[in-house]
Amino acid sequence: MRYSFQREHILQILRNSTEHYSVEQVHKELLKEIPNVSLMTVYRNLTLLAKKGDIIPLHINNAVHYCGDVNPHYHLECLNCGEVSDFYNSELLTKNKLLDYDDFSPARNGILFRGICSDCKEAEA
Amino acid sequence: MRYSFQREHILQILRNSTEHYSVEQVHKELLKEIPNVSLMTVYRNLTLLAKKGDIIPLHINNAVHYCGDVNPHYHLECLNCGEVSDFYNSELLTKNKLLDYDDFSPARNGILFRGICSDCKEAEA
DNA sequence: CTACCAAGTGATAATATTTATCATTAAGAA
DNA sequence: TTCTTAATGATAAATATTATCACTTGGTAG
Repeated sequence: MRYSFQREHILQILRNSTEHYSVEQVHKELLKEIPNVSLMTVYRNLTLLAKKGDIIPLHINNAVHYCGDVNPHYHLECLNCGEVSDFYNSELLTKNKLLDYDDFSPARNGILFRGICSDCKEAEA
Repeated sequence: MRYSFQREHILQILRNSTEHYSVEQVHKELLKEIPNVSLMTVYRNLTLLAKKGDIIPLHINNAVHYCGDVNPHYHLECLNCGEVSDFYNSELLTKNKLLDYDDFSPARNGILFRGICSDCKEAEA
């Protein structure tokens, strides 16, 4: 894989944010730094970076979002407001091996919890 | 909500299978029982049934798949072969409340594990 | 039993997301 | 500097989903 100015910027955008941008959103951010950059280039590089393991793809409501943090953690998706947030829990991380009983090995960041986030629970109460 | 012949059949298709059909696949199955049934009707009813809680939507690679089993369980998605399977594990189910420490309440069937399934692990070994 | 109303359907079109193609550009090694 | 090939950007196509609306049908009120 060859160096690419565009790819480098895409990676930095995801690393410098705690958001989980969609492809369109990454493109929008990238346009601020590289005018005229193609949406195709964003798709291509996000796919490549995900394959390399530099970013984590999240399939949210029929659109891929990407996480720039590859440290061990999981994801929470709120079914009410749609927010996706990072979830660090060492207790769960160690108990992760529960799954090996069933001979299934979850990917390092491959667990997604779908439910109701704290903000939405407060709003309802 | 009013009774609908089409909706009833859609629900039965999902209940009578352990597969996690895509919308197209449900439509294909439904056509065997109701010729000329519209794909739109399948979309509409799957969305309705999911909202009612009678089926569980799974977002796999930018397409929704549905699970007809609403008993407490989770899902495993193989990143290698694409298979999605049900995962029953009472130990994990009870430890589920781990998440409440972070004020996030996962939905009853809202945990998805992405990783490598046993079949694919064997094939590699 | 019949008439009526609203939910549901199916045909069609529109939108959204992603992938494919290919001529041109540019990374980086010879 | 030249050459090879990865990467880009413009465009078109494919895939998945949603919107619209005239028509049909479930089911209730008269």
